[in-house]
Amino acid sequence: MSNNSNVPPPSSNAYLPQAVEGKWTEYWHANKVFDLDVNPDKPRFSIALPPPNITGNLHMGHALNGTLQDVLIRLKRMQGYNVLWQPGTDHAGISTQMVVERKLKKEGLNRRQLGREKFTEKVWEWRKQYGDQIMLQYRTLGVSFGWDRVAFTMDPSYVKAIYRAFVILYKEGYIYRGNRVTNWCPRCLTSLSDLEVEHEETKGFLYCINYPLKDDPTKSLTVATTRPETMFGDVAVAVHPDDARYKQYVGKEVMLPLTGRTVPVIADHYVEKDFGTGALKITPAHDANDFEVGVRHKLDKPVVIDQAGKLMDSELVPEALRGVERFEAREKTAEMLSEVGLLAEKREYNNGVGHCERCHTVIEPLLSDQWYVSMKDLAKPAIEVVEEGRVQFVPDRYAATYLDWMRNIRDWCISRQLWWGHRIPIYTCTKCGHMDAFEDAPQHCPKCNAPASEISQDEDVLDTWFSSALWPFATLGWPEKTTELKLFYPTTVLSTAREIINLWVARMIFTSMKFLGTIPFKHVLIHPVIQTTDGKRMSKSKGNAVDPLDMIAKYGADANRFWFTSVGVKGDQDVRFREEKLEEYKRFANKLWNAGRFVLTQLEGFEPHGIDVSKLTLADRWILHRYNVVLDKLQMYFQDYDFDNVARELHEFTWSAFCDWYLEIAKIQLGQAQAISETGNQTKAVLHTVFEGLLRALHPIMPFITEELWSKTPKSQYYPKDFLSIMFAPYPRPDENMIDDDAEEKIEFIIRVIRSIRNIRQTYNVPASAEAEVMIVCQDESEMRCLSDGAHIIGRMAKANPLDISMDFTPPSMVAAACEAVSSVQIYVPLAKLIDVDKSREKLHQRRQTIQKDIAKVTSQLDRPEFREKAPQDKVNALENQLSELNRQIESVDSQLEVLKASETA
RNA sequence: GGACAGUUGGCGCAGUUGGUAGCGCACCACUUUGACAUAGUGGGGGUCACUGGUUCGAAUCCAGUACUGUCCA
Repeated sequence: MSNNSNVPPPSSNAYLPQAVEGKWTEYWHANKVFDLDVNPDKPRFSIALPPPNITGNLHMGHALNGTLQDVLIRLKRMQGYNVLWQPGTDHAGISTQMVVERKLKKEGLNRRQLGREKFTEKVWEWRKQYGDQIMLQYRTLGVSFGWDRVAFTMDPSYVKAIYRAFVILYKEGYIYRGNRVTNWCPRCLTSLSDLEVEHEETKGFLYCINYPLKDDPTKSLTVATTRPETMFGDVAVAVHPDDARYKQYVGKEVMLPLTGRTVPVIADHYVEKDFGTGALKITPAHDANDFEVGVRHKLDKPVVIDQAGKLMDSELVPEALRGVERFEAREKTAEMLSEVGLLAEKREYNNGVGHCERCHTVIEPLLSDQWYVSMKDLAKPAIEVVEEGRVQFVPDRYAATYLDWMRNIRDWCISRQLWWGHRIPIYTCTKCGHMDAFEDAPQHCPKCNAPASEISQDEDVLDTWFSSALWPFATLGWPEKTTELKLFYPTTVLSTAREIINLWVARMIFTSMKFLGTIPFKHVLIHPVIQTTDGKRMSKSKGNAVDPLDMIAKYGADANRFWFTSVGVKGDQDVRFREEKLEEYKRFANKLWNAGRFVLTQLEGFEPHGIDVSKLTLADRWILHRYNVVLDKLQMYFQDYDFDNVARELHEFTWSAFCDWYLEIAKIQLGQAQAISETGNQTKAVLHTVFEGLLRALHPIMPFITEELWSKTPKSQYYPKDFLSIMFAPYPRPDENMIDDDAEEKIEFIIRVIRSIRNIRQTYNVPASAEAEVMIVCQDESEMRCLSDGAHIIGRMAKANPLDISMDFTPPSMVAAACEAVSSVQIYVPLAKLIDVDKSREKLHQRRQTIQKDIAKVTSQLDRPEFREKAPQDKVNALENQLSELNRQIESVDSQLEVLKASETA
């Protein structure tokens, strides 16, 4: 917007965010202000947005995280950095496939009927229609992404990066085929990595089952299990080697109830003696720990539950149970055991059960062939960079979470039995059996030269996290050596939620170390989780999730952003959502808006010019001081990613210092303008400096309202006429020449005096509109000078008129007067008949009591000899000063009580 | 089971190196004064979860207990 001071100030006296925010969103996008403008000479700052899922809608976590990143990006942009904020979305294998399958089901179709090719076409259609929805929703939040760079994990260039990464890992032997127990979701019909499984305390039973000894069926071993239906896949009963109860049975055989198959009794340290009966059934195909035991003892691993979670049509399974769903089979098995008298006990038992993160189905640990990434060597450099502090977590305690997981890392199962995603680039020649990984589908077998028609590709797709792991560099064009990669990599900050430290952050670090030989980001911000008002986790399925879009519509994006900033990164790990907070920040926006209306009215026709320091009033000096102190603090807080303090500082300065005090004082100074035009002009210059600067300081947090107000604020000659937006204006920097402790001390003293007078007025019900006579008696000359300098402020802001400030103590003897003491200053407000003697006495006694309480506290400390001996001198002095101040106050109170007495008897 | 957090007025929180406890909301009272009633002014309200220790002095440091939450297994 051009600098046009003819534009009238905003006229509405209530701030209505909707219109303003809509207007600027449109303006920003129409003017493409967010597009990347690369200038290699400037310092660089870059962030990769954690890609939201294409099936997702903007939720509180996205909005919080987006805001924090946008605050940083806007700040750095204003500070003159070359900034890149890389946005984009993630194809989300399981979720997206689920969404489309659900849609097909409504049409009476399923994916198998369609076939792989047709199905993926359908998913692409869906993605085109809905996949960018979340990006559009982000716009309402006002985030300043590089909107021309929105990436997707299935873009051709991205796919290239994935296949390059896969082939490198494969050729170097990191990727291998494994047959072992993985987490299987019988609903999604795919394997899952450990991190995609949520453990939940679940009610169930512990079944104790007798397994008769083969040699002597009258005796039996009792095993304890939560899953009797898996017993048909048992291959052993294990006991602890040191367990005296069972030592004699090791090496013998027991018979499986219901089928009569015999299995050995083995000894293994894995067994916990104290758990259940101390004897454990071993089912290698359906339990990851049992699988390990099975490997150690070279046991068979029969599968008895199929991929759909039904007992298999197998001779190992009793006929009555074949094809029965696993939970039903559990009950039936228990019944059947009971019938044959082999169910020793069934008691209630709660244990942690794994659920599918996506569909919440109970996970079936299942033996299957999957692709794995060998993690040990890859983890090593990723551990080092965090240990050495090259990658830092904020708050830093999360480094421990990361390191703990990384040091105990297990191999990563990367194959998923899905159709939507990056199909695993492993090709096998059906002619000669040659198998290898290729970035592009081979046209013929490199070994036997068989044509492409003889070459088949692996059916499975890669874990979505495999592609997300490459996000910070694949979006910048890797494996090509692009300018962006050169300029903006490693990125500066990654901001995310703690729940994906292992799932995502860890993987980005090791892939970056592996493929680029460098870290992907310097800092990892872990922001809090937004919970419901009563501290529960928000979830769509529970229906307790708050939609940030509703909140934005209701309170404005700026208010939402201010709240998000205020809950920041530090502080509690979780934040409860409270609508009152949004209400509060909406009011803050309104406050700023109205302050703006006032300031802009005053600045009509004002030509910005420098401030003549020699002509500043005390109040001018004070607000400039405060303003620069705040700017200084902001620098420090931003440096530490201390968002909550940034918000608090700006809020307090704006509301208390600027609006409550300076604007009121400025009215006085402007009122004098007729008489002393210089003061008026200087006041306008100060108003302009502070207000215009404050808008820029607030802009990263509240981009809309600041843009609106700034567009109407007169601007200095340094802004060209076609200057597009406040977002390109420099972020204000503290000017240490403006630091003025003297002004701070004096104004604060004046404020205390004003508050005292107001207190008296209200206590005695002096009508707000009435002037009241005030006498201030000073004992200290400098204090008197200070108050005299501020007399016009005191007079106006405390409606003190006439106001007498002197060092002559002439107690208003026959006149009833209210009294207050500030420092060595005594304040009298003669009120004549307004005084309610009883009320005054009561109040004075009350006040006397509190002062005396304080005196007792301070005295008790001062009276301890150890305190004087051991405490530092300045602390002793401070306390002694406090005591004399308190004594002065109590004298004042006492003298006032005397006056009361006198007036009563008079 | 392991690890990490938190516990401060009715509610939500701040309190950086230990030195007489602060803020917002809510509450009470007064005020529609020419930026703002989405406001202003004044006021009431807390033995800082508990126990013990270090110290002249602890919301703050240490140990333990209780409760709440998160992550990992």
